[in-house]
Formats: sequence, structure tokens, C-alpha cells
Amino acid sequence: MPELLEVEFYRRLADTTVGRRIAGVEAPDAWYLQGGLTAEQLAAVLPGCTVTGTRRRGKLLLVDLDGGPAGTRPPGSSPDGAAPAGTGPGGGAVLGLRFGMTGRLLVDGQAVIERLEYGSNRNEPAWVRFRLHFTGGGTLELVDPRRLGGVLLDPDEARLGPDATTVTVGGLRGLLERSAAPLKARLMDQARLAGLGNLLTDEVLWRAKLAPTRPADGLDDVELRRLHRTMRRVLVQLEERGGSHTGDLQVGRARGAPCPRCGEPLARAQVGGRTTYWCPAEQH
DNA sequence: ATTGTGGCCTGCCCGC
DNA sequence: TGCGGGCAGGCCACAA
Repeated sequence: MPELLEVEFYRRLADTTVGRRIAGVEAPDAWYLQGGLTAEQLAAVLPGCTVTGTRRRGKLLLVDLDGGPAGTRPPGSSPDGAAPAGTGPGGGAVLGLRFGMTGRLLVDGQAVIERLEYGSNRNEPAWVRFRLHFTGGGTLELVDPRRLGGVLLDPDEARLGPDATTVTVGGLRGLLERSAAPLKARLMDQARLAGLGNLLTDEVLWRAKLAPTRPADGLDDVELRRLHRTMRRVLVQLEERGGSHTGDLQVGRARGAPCPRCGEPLARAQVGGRTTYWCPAEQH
């Protein structure tokens, strides 16, 4: 599923469209447009805009735009009134793409991730939820069978916490302290720490030998630093391996599977509302 | 404010 | 062979 790592791969793919000019937009699924956004708004704003850059914050892919038709974006015209219109680095519009669990990105019909864990390997035309056409040919498409992703215009980036790849030890300490919530739930709270999904969180906690059910504010300094160090290492290593599903715990994500490290039967339960696997013998 | 729960979406896989 | 139910999890609305 697209977690931080997959979205980073998508970002690099989307980055190949920098410099291209948008000729047209297709948004056939109104349900997919978020924050009150409409296909008409997209059609009024996007054509004529040029892609100036791409960014990522957690699982949110941001496409920065510049130019476009004058007069179509009066101040305060953003759909939900929360984000000011034109919030990009260059003052232009920002396109936000979310991939949910099964969303894939294609540029010019090519995918950077062919096989998506829990996704589908098929490519049905009906699954295209959003498509940009560029001047001179070429497209950027968001394909999502399950419709759990979405498209936003000028998303409120402040709603997301610091990215998990760059958060400091102090930042991690700050977001865990004074919280009685399960450690896993807090790590997956995108408003506090952006980027970790179910697979990555289980992998990090398993490697750090911390139980996901631990109260978030119950870690001592040694454990906190171990968690931070482990998180950074997991993100680097699994990016090199190719994604969130390449963790060492992955083979254990089945009922009754043994711990890949010690052989003890793994525990399986809902933690933070998500199916969670952990080793009761090693994680404390 | 914090924390937990349920529901949404729908392809896929298993058992009957 | 077809069918039905359960499952996957990111996100949001809602409740206490």
C-alpha cells in the first residue's frame, strides 16, 4: 500500500513532468474530489498552468503549479475556505494527490510501481480517477480501484505533522509525550507524524523491540532514541529494497506465523484500529 | 482537548 | 462452477 516510501517513488515519477504545461484535466469521479472541490473548478484553474516542482509530506504528494488563466482564482476562493488560494512556493496553485491504499500514479502510461501490495495488477480504464493532459502530449494519471485516495486543490499542509524521514529525536519525543494512546496509534497519527502506515509502523516497532500497545508517553530515553534510530534505518533500508512491504516482519503478517527472528508465535490484534502483528517474546 | 469506534470504498481470496 | 462473506487500511465523522 502507498505509505511514505511509495509516495516518494510517485513523487520522483511526477517530477518528470516539471516544465510541462497542462492542456486539460479529467476528473470523472466527483467522490474523489475532496474539500468541496469540483471538476469545474479544476477545469477553470489547471489548464494553462505549468508544473514547477513536486514535494511530498508524509503520504501527500504535492504538485506545484504556476501561471494559468488570470482572474480565475480570486483571493479566498478555495473550496473550504481553510487554505488560501495559491499556496505554492511560487504563489501558484498546488495540486494535492492522496493515494489511499490502492492508488497508483502513472505518467505517460508508465508506472513506477508495477505491483502494489494489496493493490491490483490490472489496469482498468474505469479506475482512472484523475488525469492531466499536457500540452504536446503525455498524461499524469491517478488509478485507484478502491477510491480511497483523493485529489485536493491547495491542501492545508499544516494539518500534517513533520515527515517521518526528517523528524528529530526531540520532535519524536514531543509528539509522544503526554499521550496515553498506544504507541502505534500515535506514530500513525498523520497530524503528529506524517508518513508511517500500518506496515512500516509494525516493522519499526518490531525492530526496535517495542510493544505497539505501550502507552506513547511511557518510553524512557534509551527506548526513545532506539525508536528514532530504528525508524530512520527502516525508512532508508526499505526504500532501497523497494517499498513498505519489503520489511523483515512482512513474512510474519499471516495468522499463526512465527517471529522471523526468534520463532515465537506472533501476536495479532487490533491496535489503533489496525491489524497489528508483533512478537510478545521480544517486544516490550 | 484526547482517545476510541465505525463506516466508507471495492477487488480479491477463501470456503462451501 | 458460482456465490457469499470476510479482509485489507487510509481517512474522516462522530461520540464520550
